[in-house]
Amino acid sequence: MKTRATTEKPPSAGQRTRSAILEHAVDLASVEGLEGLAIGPLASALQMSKSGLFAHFGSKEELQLATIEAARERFINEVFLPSLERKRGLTRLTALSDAWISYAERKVFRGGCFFVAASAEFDSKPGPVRNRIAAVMGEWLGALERAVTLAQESGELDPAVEPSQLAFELNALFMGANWAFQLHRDKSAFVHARVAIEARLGGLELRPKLRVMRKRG
Amino acid sequence: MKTRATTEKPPSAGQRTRSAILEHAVDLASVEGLEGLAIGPLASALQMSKSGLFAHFGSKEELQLATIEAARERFINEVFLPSLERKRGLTRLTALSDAWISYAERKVFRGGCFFVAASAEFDSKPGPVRNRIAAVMGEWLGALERAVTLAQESGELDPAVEPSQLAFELNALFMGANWAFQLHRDKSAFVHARVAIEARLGGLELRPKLRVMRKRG
DNA sequence: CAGACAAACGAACGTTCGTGCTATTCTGCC
DNA sequence: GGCAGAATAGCACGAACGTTCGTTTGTCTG
Repeated sequence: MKTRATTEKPPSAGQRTRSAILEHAVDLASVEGLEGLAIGPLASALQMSKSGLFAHFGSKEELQLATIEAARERFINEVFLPSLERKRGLTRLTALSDAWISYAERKVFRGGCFFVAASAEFDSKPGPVRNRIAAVMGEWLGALERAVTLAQESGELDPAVEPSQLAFELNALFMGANWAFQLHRDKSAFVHARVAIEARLGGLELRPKLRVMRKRG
Repeated sequence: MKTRATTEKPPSAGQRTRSAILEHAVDLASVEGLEGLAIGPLASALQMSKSGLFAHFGSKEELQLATIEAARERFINEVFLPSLERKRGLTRLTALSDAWISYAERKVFRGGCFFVAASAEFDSKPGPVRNRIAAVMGEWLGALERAVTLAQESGELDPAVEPSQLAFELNALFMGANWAFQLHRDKSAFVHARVAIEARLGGLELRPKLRVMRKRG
Protein backbone atom coordinates (compact mmCIF):
# COMPACT_ATOMS: atom_id res chain seq x y z
CA MET A 1 0.00 0.00 0.00
CA LYS A 2 2.27 2.76 -1.26
CA THR A 3 1.30 6.31 -2.07
CA ARG A 4 1.84 8.34 -5.24
CA ALA A 5 5.18 9.21 -6.78
CA THR A 6 7.04 11.83 -4.84
CA THR A 7 7.70 14.17 -7.77
CA GLU A 8 5.30 17.07 -7.26
CA LYS A 9 4.77 19.29 -10.29
CA PRO A 10 2.13 22.00 -10.62
CA PRO A 11 -0.80 20.16 -12.17
CA SER A 12 -1.75 21.19 -15.68
CA ALA A 13 -5.26 22.31 -16.53
CA GLY A 14 -5.98 18.88 -17.93
CA GLN A 15 -4.85 17.11 -14.80
CA ARG A 16 -6.93 19.41 -12.67
CA THR A 17 -10.12 18.70 -14.56
CA ARG A 18 -9.23 15.04 -14.62
CA SER A 19 -9.02 15.07 -10.85
CA ALA A 20 -12.28 16.97 -10.61
CA ILE A 21 -13.93 14.41 -12.86
CA LEU A 22 -12.67 11.54 -10.75
CA GLU A 23 -13.75 13.15 -7.49
CA HIS A 24 -17.27 13.22 -8.84
CA ALA A 25 -16.95 9.82 -10.48
CA VAL A 26 -15.97 8.14 -7.26
CA ASP A 27 -19.07 9.35 -5.44
CA LEU A 28 -21.34 8.68 -8.37
CA ALA A 29 -19.98 5.17 -8.73
CA SER A 30 -20.47 4.45 -5.04
CA VAL A 31 -24.16 5.13 -5.63
CA GLU A 32 -24.83 3.92 -9.17
CA GLY A 33 -22.13 1.28 -9.38
CA LEU A 34 -19.09 1.24 -11.63
CA GLU A 35 -21.16 -0.06 -14.52
CA GLY A 36 -23.95 2.40 -13.90
CA LEU A 37 -21.38 5.17 -13.87
CA ALA A 38 -22.50 6.75 -17.16
CA ILE A 39 -20.40 9.25 -19.02
CA GLY A 40 -23.21 11.58 -20.09
CA PRO A 41 -24.63 12.34 -16.64
CA LEU A 42 -21.13 12.56 -15.19
CA ALA A 43 -20.25 15.17 -17.80
CA SER A 44 -23.47 17.09 -17.12
CA ALA A 45 -22.76 17.16 -13.41
CA LEU A 46 -19.44 18.83 -14.18
CA GLN A 47 -20.93 21.02 -16.91
CA MET A 48 -18.75 19.43 -19.53
CA SER A 49 -19.43 17.80 -22.85
CA LYS A 50 -19.48 14.04 -23.05
CA SER A 51 -16.69 14.01 -25.59
CA GLY A 52 -14.56 16.45 -23.64
CA LEU A 53 -14.73 14.26 -20.59
CA PHE A 54 -14.35 11.09 -22.58
CA ALA A 55 -11.09 12.30 -24.12
CA HIS A 56 -9.44 12.10 -20.72
CA PHE A 57 -9.83 8.36 -20.53
CA GLY A 58 -10.30 6.90 -23.98
CA SER A 59 -12.67 4.18 -22.90
CA LYS A 60 -15.17 3.47 -20.21
CA GLU A 61 -13.01 0.76 -18.75
CA GLU A 62 -10.14 3.21 -18.37
CA LEU A 63 -12.51 5.58 -16.60
CA GLN A 64 -13.53 2.78 -14.26
CA LEU A 65 -9.93 1.90 -13.52
CA ALA A 66 -9.05 5.53 -12.91
CA THR A 67 -12.06 5.84 -10.62
CA ILE A 68 -10.81 2.88 -8.61
CA GLU A 69 -7.43 4.58 -8.21
CA ALA A 70 -9.10 7.77 -7.04
CA ALA A 71 -11.21 5.86 -4.57
CA ARG A 72 -8.15 4.03 -3.31
CA GLU A 73 -6.39 7.33 -2.76
CA ARG A 74 -9.30 8.72 -0.79
CA PHE A 75 -9.55 5.56 1.26
CA ILE A 76 -5.86 5.63 2.08
CA ASN A 77 -6.05 9.27 3.13
CA GLU A 78 -9.15 8.82 5.25
CA VAL A 79 -8.48 5.48 6.89
CA PHE A 80 -4.98 4.20 6.46
CA LEU A 81 -2.60 7.15 6.75
CA PRO A 82 -4.11 8.64 9.92
CA SER A 83 -3.78 5.26 11.62
CA LEU A 84 -0.18 4.92 10.50
CA GLU A 85 0.65 7.89 12.68
CA ARG A 86 -0.27 5.93 15.78
CA LYS A 87 2.42 3.79 17.29
CA ARG A 88 2.69 0.14 16.30
CA GLY A 89 0.77 -2.38 18.27
CA LEU A 90 -2.70 -2.56 19.64
CA THR A 91 -2.97 1.20 19.42
CA ARG A 92 -2.62 1.18 15.67
CA LEU A 93 -4.85 -1.83 15.20
CA THR A 94 -7.57 -0.14 17.22
CA ALA A 95 -7.01 3.07 15.31
CA LEU A 96 -7.48 1.24 12.02
CA SER A 97 -10.73 -0.27 13.22
CA ASP A 98 -12.03 3.02 14.57
CA ALA A 99 -11.02 4.77 11.37
CA TRP A 100 -12.87 2.28 9.23
CA ILE A 101 -16.09 2.50 11.20
CA SER A 102 -15.85 6.27 11.23
CA TYR A 103 -15.18 6.23 7.50
CA ALA A 104 -18.41 4.34 6.91
CA GLU A 105 -20.34 6.45 9.38
CA ARG A 106 -19.18 9.74 7.86
CA LYS A 107 -20.07 8.49 4.40
CA VAL A 108 -16.71 9.35 2.93
CA PHE A 109 -18.24 7.99 -0.26
CA ARG A 110 -21.78 9.14 -0.89
CA GLY A 111 -23.12 5.64 -1.40
CA GLY A 112 -21.20 3.93 1.38
CA CYS A 113 -17.88 2.15 1.08
CA PHE A 114 -16.83 2.27 -2.56
CA PHE A 115 -14.96 -0.99 -2.42
CA VAL A 116 -17.68 -3.02 -0.78
CA ALA A 117 -20.02 -1.91 -3.55
CA ALA A 118 -17.46 -2.44 -6.29
CA SER A 119 -16.52 -5.88 -4.98
CA ALA A 120 -20.08 -7.06 -4.95
CA GLU A 121 -20.69 -5.69 -8.41
CA PHE A 122 -17.64 -7.14 -10.13
CA ASP A 123 -16.85 -10.29 -8.19
CA SER A 124 -18.41 -12.40 -10.94
CA LYS A 125 -17.26 -10.32 -13.90
CA PRO A 126 -13.71 -11.27 -14.92
CA GLY A 127 -11.49 -8.60 -16.39
CA PRO A 128 -9.07 -5.81 -15.49
CA VAL A 129 -11.60 -3.96 -13.35
CA ARG A 130 -12.32 -6.97 -11.20
CA ASN A 131 -8.60 -7.72 -10.93
CA ARG A 132 -7.79 -4.22 -9.76
CA ILE A 133 -10.55 -4.21 -7.17
CA ALA A 134 -9.38 -7.55 -5.85
CA ALA A 135 -5.79 -6.29 -5.70
CA VAL A 136 -6.73 -3.17 -3.75
CA MET A 137 -8.79 -5.19 -1.31
CA GLY A 138 -5.86 -7.57 -0.98
CA GLU A 139 -3.67 -4.63 -0.04
CA TRP A 140 -6.16 -3.60 2.62
CA LEU A 141 -6.50 -7.05 4.13
CA GLY A 142 -2.74 -7.35 4.07
CA ALA A 143 -2.39 -4.07 5.91
CA LEU A 144 -4.88 -5.20 8.54
CA GLU A 145 -3.06 -8.47 8.93
CA ARG A 146 0.26 -6.69 9.31
CA ALA A 147 -1.19 -4.47 11.99
CA VAL A 148 -2.26 -7.61 13.84
CA THR A 149 1.19 -9.11 13.53
CA LEU A 150 2.81 -5.92 14.81
CA ALA A 151 0.49 -5.88 17.78
CA GLN A 152 1.52 -9.43 18.53
CA GLU A 153 5.21 -8.65 18.14
CA SER A 154 4.89 -5.73 20.50
CA GLY A 155 3.50 -8.11 23.09
CA GLU A 156 0.11 -6.44 23.34
CA LEU A 157 -1.90 -9.07 21.54
CA ASP A 158 -2.22 -12.79 22.07
CA PRO A 159 0.24 -14.38 19.63
CA ALA A 160 -1.87 -17.52 19.46
CA VAL A 161 -4.39 -16.02 17.09
CA GLU A 162 -3.71 -16.31 13.38
CA PRO A 163 -3.28 -12.80 11.94
CA SER A 164 -5.23 -13.67 8.79
CA GLN A 165 -8.02 -15.02 10.97
CA LEU A 166 -8.34 -11.85 13.02
CA ALA A 167 -8.01 -9.66 9.94
CA PHE A 168 -10.85 -11.61 8.35
CA GLU A 169 -13.05 -11.16 11.39
CA LEU A 170 -12.41 -7.44 11.70
CA ASN A 171 -13.01 -6.89 8.02
CA ALA A 172 -16.24 -8.87 8.21
CA LEU A 173 -17.45 -6.65 11.03
CA PHE A 174 -16.57 -3.54 9.03
CA MET A 175 -18.49 -4.78 6.05
CA GLY A 176 -21.39 -5.91 8.16
CA ALA A 177 -21.70 -2.45 9.65
CA ASN A 178 -21.51 -0.77 6.26
CA TRP A 179 -24.07 -3.18 4.85
CA ALA A 180 -26.60 -2.74 7.66
CA PHE A 181 -26.24 1.01 7.68
CA GLN A 182 -26.56 1.41 3.93
CA LEU A 183 -29.52 -0.91 3.62
CA HIS A 184 -31.50 -0.10 6.74
CA ARG A 185 -30.25 3.40 7.49
CA ASP A 186 -29.77 2.19 11.02
CA LYS A 187 -26.91 3.78 12.92
CA SER A 188 -27.03 1.11 15.60
CA ALA A 189 -25.05 -1.05 13.20
CA PHE A 190 -22.01 0.99 14.16
CA VAL A 191 -22.66 0.41 17.81
CA HIS A 192 -22.88 -3.31 17.19
CA ALA A 193 -19.67 -3.27 15.21
CA ARG A 194 -17.79 -1.23 17.79
CA VAL A 195 -19.00 -3.47 20.61
CA ALA A 196 -17.94 -6.60 18.75
CA ILE A 197 -14.54 -5.20 17.82
CA GLU A 198 -13.80 -4.01 21.31
CA ALA A 199 -14.85 -7.32 22.81
CA ARG A 200 -12.77 -9.30 20.36
CA LEU A 201 -9.64 -7.20 20.72
CA GLY A 202 -10.15 -6.86 24.45
CA GLY A 203 -10.28 -10.61 24.76
CA LEU A 204 -6.97 -10.94 22.98
CA GLU A 205 -5.21 -8.12 24.76
CA LEU A 206 -2.23 -8.99 26.88
CA ARG A 207 -2.12 -6.75 29.96
CA PRO A 208 1.27 -5.21 30.81
CA LYS A 209 1.75 -7.32 33.95
CA LEU A 210 1.49 -10.55 32.03
CA ARG A 211 3.04 -9.27 28.85
CA VAL A 212 5.76 -11.46 27.35
CA MET A 213 8.35 -9.63 25.31
CA ARG A 214 8.94 -11.17 21.92
CA LYS A 215 11.79 -10.29 19.63
CA ARG A 216 11.03 -8.52 16.39
CA GLY A 217 10.95 -10.55 13.13
CA MET B 1 -40.81 -15.56 7.17
CA LYS B 2 -43.80 -17.49 5.94
CA THR B 3 -44.03 -19.69 2.88
CA ARG B 4 -46.42 -19.59 -0.04
CA ALA B 5 -50.18 -19.96 0.14
CA THR B 6 -51.28 -23.46 0.90
CA THR B 7 -53.74 -23.79 -1.99
CA GLU B 8 -51.98 -26.06 -4.46
CA LYS B 9 -53.43 -26.14 -7.96
CA PRO B 10 -51.85 -27.78 -11.00
CA PRO B 11 -49.75 -24.98 -12.48
CA SER B 12 -50.86 -23.68 -15.85
CA ALA B 13 -48.52 -23.56 -18.80
CA GLY B 14 -47.97 -19.88 -18.18
CA GLN B 15 -47.07 -20.39 -14.57
CA ARG B 16 -44.65 -23.13 -15.46
CA THR B 17 -42.75 -20.99 -17.92
CA ARG B 18 -42.88 -18.11 -15.50
CA SER B 19 -41.17 -20.26 -12.92
CA ALA B 20 -38.61 -21.43 -15.43
CA ILE B 21 -37.89 -17.84 -16.34
CA LEU B 22 -37.39 -16.86 -12.72
CA GLU B 23 -35.12 -19.80 -11.98
CA HIS B 24 -32.81 -18.54 -14.69
CA ALA B 25 -33.32 -14.91 -13.75
CA VAL B 26 -32.24 -15.48 -10.18
CA ASP B 27 -28.91 -16.97 -11.20
CA LEU B 28 -28.35 -14.42 -13.93
CA ALA B 29 -29.09 -11.58 -11.54
CA SER B 30 -26.69 -12.94 -8.94
CA VAL B 31 -23.97 -12.56 -11.57
CA GLU B 32 -24.98 -9.51 -13.59
CA GLY B 33 -26.93 -7.68 -10.91
CA LEU B 34 -30.64 -6.91 -10.85
CA GLU B 35 -30.11 -3.91 -13.09
CA GLY B 36 -27.84 -5.81 -15.43
CA LEU B 37 -30.49 -8.49 -15.68
CA ALA B 38 -31.43 -7.79 -19.30
CA ILE B 39 -34.56 -9.16 -20.86
CA GLY B 40 -33.10 -10.01 -24.26
CA PRO B 41 -30.31 -12.31 -23.09
CA LEU B 42 -32.61 -13.86 -20.51
CA ALA B 43 -35.09 -14.67 -23.24
CA SER B 44 -32.36 -16.12 -25.46
CA ALA B 45 -31.14 -18.36 -22.66
CA LEU B 46 -34.64 -19.81 -22.45
CA GLN B 47 -35.11 -19.84 -26.22
CA MET B 48 -37.99 -17.44 -25.97
CA SER B 49 -38.76 -14.16 -27.62
CA LYS B 50 -38.18 -10.97 -25.67
CA SER B 51 -41.82 -10.01 -25.97
CA GLY B 52 -43.09 -13.40 -24.94
CA LEU B 53 -41.02 -13.28 -21.80
CA PHE B 54 -41.81 -9.65 -21.14
CA ALA B 55 -45.56 -10.30 -21.22
CA HIS B 56 -45.23 -12.32 -18.02
CA PHE B 57 -44.17 -9.30 -16.03
CA GLY B 58 -45.25 -6.12 -17.75
CA SER B 59 -42.23 -4.11 -16.73
CA LYS B 60 -38.64 -4.62 -15.84
CA GLU B 61 -39.26 -3.56 -12.26
CA GLU B 62 -41.93 -6.24 -11.92
CA LEU B 63 -39.44 -8.77 -13.24
CA GLN B 64 -36.92 -7.62 -10.66
CA LEU B 65 -39.45 -7.91 -7.86
CA ALA B 66 -40.51 -11.36 -9.03
CA THR B 67 -36.86 -12.38 -9.19
CA ILE B 68 -36.40 -11.28 -5.58
CA GLU B 69 -39.35 -13.45 -4.54
CA ALA B 70 -37.90 -16.44 -6.37
CA ALA B 71 -34.52 -15.88 -4.74
CA ARG B 72 -36.17 -15.59 -1.34
CA GLU B 73 -37.93 -18.89 -1.89
CA ARG B 74 -34.71 -20.62 -2.84
CA PHE B 75 -32.93 -19.14 0.15
CA ILE B 76 -35.65 -20.27 2.52
CA ASN B 77 -35.56 -23.78 1.12
CA GLU B 78 -31.80 -24.07 1.19
CA VAL B 79 -30.98 -22.35 4.46
CA PHE B 80 -33.94 -21.65 6.66
CA LEU B 81 -36.30 -24.61 6.44
CA PRO B 82 -33.66 -27.32 6.95
CA SER B 83 -32.51 -25.57 10.10
CA LEU B 84 -36.06 -25.27 11.38
CA GLU B 85 -36.16 -29.05 11.61
CA ARG B 86 -33.48 -29.00 14.28
CA LYS B 87 -34.64 -28.53 17.82
CA ARG B 88 -34.74 -25.05 19.30
CA GLY B 89 -31.70 -23.76 21.04
CA LEU B 90 -28.03 -23.78 20.30
CA THR B 91 -28.55 -26.70 17.93
CA ARG B 92 -30.76 -24.66 15.64
CA LEU B 93 -28.59 -21.57 15.86
CA THR B 94 -25.56 -23.62 14.89
CA ALA B 95 -27.54 -25.28 12.12
CA LEU B 96 -28.50 -21.88 10.73
CA SER B 97 -24.90 -20.78 10.72
CA ASP B 98 -23.67 -23.98 9.13
CA ALA B 99 -26.43 -23.83 6.56
CA TRP B 100 -25.53 -20.30 5.57
CA ILE B 101 -21.84 -21.03 5.14
CA SER B 102 -22.65 -24.16 3.19
CA TYR B 103 -25.12 -22.18 1.07
CA ALA B 104 -22.36 -19.78 0.10
CA GLU B 105 -19.84 -22.54 -0.41
CA ARG B 106 -22.15 -24.58 -2.63
CA LYS B 107 -22.94 -21.51 -4.69
CA VAL B 108 -26.67 -21.96 -4.45
CA PHE B 109 -26.75 -18.84 -6.59
CA ARG B 110 -24.28 -18.83 -9.44
CA GLY B 111 -22.79 -15.47 -8.52
CA GLY B 112 -22.73 -15.92 -4.75
CA CYS B 113 -25.39 -14.85 -2.30
CA PHE B 114 -28.14 -13.12 -4.26
CA PHE B 115 -29.11 -10.85 -1.41
CA VAL B 116 -25.63 -9.64 -0.58
CA ALA B 117 -25.23 -8.64 -4.21
CA ALA B 118 -28.70 -7.11 -4.44
CA SER B 119 -28.26 -5.19 -1.19
CA ALA B 120 -25.02 -3.63 -2.33
CA GLU B 121 -26.49 -2.76 -5.69
CA PHE B 122 -29.69 -1.14 -4.48
CA ASP B 123 -28.86 0.22 -1.05
CA SER B 124 -28.57 3.72 -2.50
CA LYS B 125 -31.39 3.47 -5.03
CA PRO B 126 -34.74 4.24 -3.40
CA GLY B 127 -37.80 2.51 -4.75
CA PRO B 128 -39.88 -0.67 -4.47
CA VAL B 129 -36.96 -2.94 -5.35
CA ARG B 130 -34.77 -1.56 -2.61
CA ASN B 131 -37.64 -1.71 -0.16
CA ARG B 132 -38.33 -5.35 -0.88
CA ILE B 133 -34.68 -6.32 -0.58
CA ALA B 134 -34.45 -4.53 2.75
CA ALA B 135 -37.60 -6.24 3.97
CA VAL B 136 -36.37 -9.70 3.07
CA MET B 137 -33.05 -9.05 4.75
CA GLY B 138 -34.95 -7.80 7.76
CA GLU B 139 -36.82 -11.09 7.87
CA TRP B 140 -33.56 -12.96 7.81
CA LEU B 141 -31.92 -10.93 10.54
CA GLY B 142 -35.07 -11.27 12.59
CA ALA B 143 -35.00 -15.02 12.17
CA LEU B 144 -31.39 -15.13 13.29
CA GLU B 145 -32.17 -12.97 16.27
CA ARG B 146 -35.09 -15.20 17.22
CA ALA B 147 -32.86 -18.25 17.05
CA VAL B 148 -30.49 -16.53 19.45
CA THR B 149 -33.31 -15.70 21.83
CA LEU B 150 -34.59 -19.30 21.74
CA ALA B 151 -31.11 -20.58 22.51
CA GLN B 152 -31.01 -18.27 25.49
CA GLU B 153 -34.45 -19.32 26.67
CA SER B 154 -33.47 -22.96 26.47
CA GLY B 155 -30.60 -22.19 28.78
CA GLU B 156 -27.90 -23.13 26.30
CA LEU B 157 -26.65 -19.65 25.54
CA ASP B 158 -25.48 -16.86 27.80
CA PRO B 159 -28.53 -14.63 28.31
CA ALA B 160 -26.31 -11.61 28.86
CA VAL B 161 -25.63 -11.11 25.20
CA GLU B 162 -28.03 -8.92 23.22
CA PRO B 163 -29.72 -11.07 20.54
CA SER B 164 -29.52 -8.31 17.96
CA GLN B 165 -25.83 -7.94 18.73
CA LEU B 166 -25.07 -11.59 18.19
CA ALA B 167 -27.27 -11.74 15.09
CA PHE B 168 -25.33 -8.80 13.70
CA GLU B 169 -22.02 -10.48 14.34
CA LEU B 170 -23.02 -13.79 12.82
CA ASN B 171 -24.47 -12.11 9.78
CA ALA B 172 -21.31 -10.07 9.36
CA LEU B 173 -19.23 -13.23 9.38
CA PHE B 174 -21.52 -14.80 6.79
CA MET B 175 -21.19 -11.82 4.53
CA GLY B 176 -17.47 -11.58 5.09
CA ALA B 177 -17.05 -15.18 4.00
CA ASN B 178 -19.21 -14.72 0.93
CA TRP B 179 -17.33 -11.55 0.03
CA ALA B 180 -13.86 -13.03 0.38
CA PHE B 181 -14.78 -16.18 -1.50
CA GLN B 182 -16.47 -14.39 -4.35
CA LEU B 183 -13.73 -11.81 -4.78
CA HIS B 184 -10.63 -13.86 -4.15
CA ARG B 185 -11.88 -17.34 -4.98
CA ASP B 186 -10.31 -18.39 -1.72
CA LYS B 187 -12.03 -21.20 0.11
CA SER B 188 -10.11 -20.48 3.30
CA ALA B 189 -12.65 -17.72 3.89
CA PHE B 190 -15.08 -20.43 4.94
CA VAL B 191 -12.58 -21.86 7.35
CA HIS B 192 -12.08 -18.44 8.88
CA ALA B 193 -15.81 -17.92 9.18
CA ARG B 194 -16.43 -21.32 10.72
CA VAL B 195 -13.61 -20.85 13.19
CA ALA B 196 -14.92 -17.45 14.22
CA ILE B 197 -18.50 -18.64 14.57
CA GLU B 198 -17.57 -21.68 16.59
CA ALA B 199 -15.38 -19.62 18.88
CA ARG B 200 -18.03 -16.99 19.41
CA LEU B 201 -20.86 -19.43 20.07
CA GLY B 202 -18.58 -21.68 22.10
CA GLY B 203 -17.68 -18.77 24.31
CA LEU B 204 -21.34 -18.07 24.97
CA GLU B 205 -22.40 -21.66 25.47
CA LEU B 206 -23.70 -22.64 28.87
CA ARG B 207 -22.61 -26.18 29.72
CA PRO B 208 -25.31 -28.51 31.09
CA LYS B 209 -23.82 -28.66 34.59
CA LEU B 210 -24.01 -24.92 35.02
CA ARG B 211 -27.14 -24.44 32.97
CA VAL B 212 -29.83 -22.29 34.54
CA MET B 213 -33.36 -23.08 33.52
CA ARG B 214 -35.31 -20.03 32.42
CA LYS B 215 -39.02 -19.92 31.86
CA ARG B 216 -40.30 -19.32 28.38
CA GLY B 217 -41.38 -15.76 27.43
C1' DC C 1 -66.42 -28.07 -35.72
C1' DA C 2 -66.47 -23.25 -34.16
C1' DG C 3 -65.36 -20.00 -31.02
C1' DA C 4 -62.62 -18.18 -27.08
C1' DC C 5 -58.75 -17.37 -24.63
C1' DA C 6 -54.06 -17.77 -22.94
C1' DA C 7 -49.38 -17.87 -24.52
C1' DA C 8 -45.78 -16.70 -27.41
C1' DC C 9 -43.93 -14.41 -31.45
C1' DG C 10 -41.63 -10.82 -34.68
C1' DA C 11 -40.93 -6.32 -35.85
C1' DA C 12 -40.48 -1.83 -34.60
C1' DC C 13 -40.17 2.41 -31.61
C1' DG C 14 -37.81 5.82 -28.70
C1' DT C 15 -34.07 6.32 -25.60
C1' DT C 16 -29.63 5.86 -23.76
C1' DC C 17 -25.21 4.33 -23.93
C1' DG C 18 -20.12 4.15 -25.46
C1' DT C 19 -17.30 5.68 -29.01
C1' DG C 20 -15.08 8.14 -33.15
C1' DC C 21 -14.20 12.22 -36.02
C1' DT C 22 -13.53 17.02 -36.76
C1' DA C 23 -13.54 21.68 -35.36
C1' DT C 24 -12.81 25.13 -31.92
C1' DT C 25 -11.04 27.27 -27.77
C1' DC C 26 -7.80 27.74 -24.30
C1' DT C 27 -3.05 27.69 -22.10
C1' DG C 28 1.66 27.77 -21.28
C1' DC C 29 6.02 29.01 -23.20
C1' DC C 30 9.61 31.63 -26.16
C1' DG D 1 2.10 38.69 -28.28
C1' DG D 2 1.87 34.96 -31.03
C1' DC D 3 2.15 30.15 -31.84
C1' DA D 4 2.17 24.96 -30.89
C1' DG D 5 -0.15 21.73 -28.59
C1' DA D 6 -3.24 20.44 -25.20
C1' DA D 7 -8.00 20.62 -23.84
C1' DT D 8 -12.71 20.81 -24.84
C1' DA D 9 -16.83 21.04 -27.75
C1' DG D 10 -20.17 19.54 -31.48
C1' DC D 11 -22.07 16.07 -33.98
C1' DA D 12 -23.08 11.62 -35.48
C1' DC D 13 -22.98 6.60 -35.50
C1' DG D 14 -24.17 1.83 -34.09
C1' DA D 15 -25.55 -1.14 -30.59
C1' DA D 16 -28.33 -2.39 -26.74
C1' DC D 17 -31.94 -1.54 -23.90
C1' DG D 18 -37.12 -1.51 -22.21
C1' DT D 19 -41.41 -1.27 -24.16
C1' DT D 20 -45.49 -1.48 -27.45
C1' DC D 21 -48.21 -3.44 -31.00
C1' DG D 22 -50.59 -6.52 -34.04
C1' DT D 23 -50.55 -11.17 -35.12
C1' DT D 24 -50.10 -16.21 -34.80
C1' DT D 25 -50.16 -20.56 -32.44
C1' DG D 26 -51.99 -23.87 -29.40
C1' DT D 27 -55.48 -25.75 -26.34
C1' DC D 28 -59.57 -26.33 -24.13
C1' DT D 29 -65.03 -25.88 -24.36
C1' DG D 30 -69.71 -25.84 -25.95
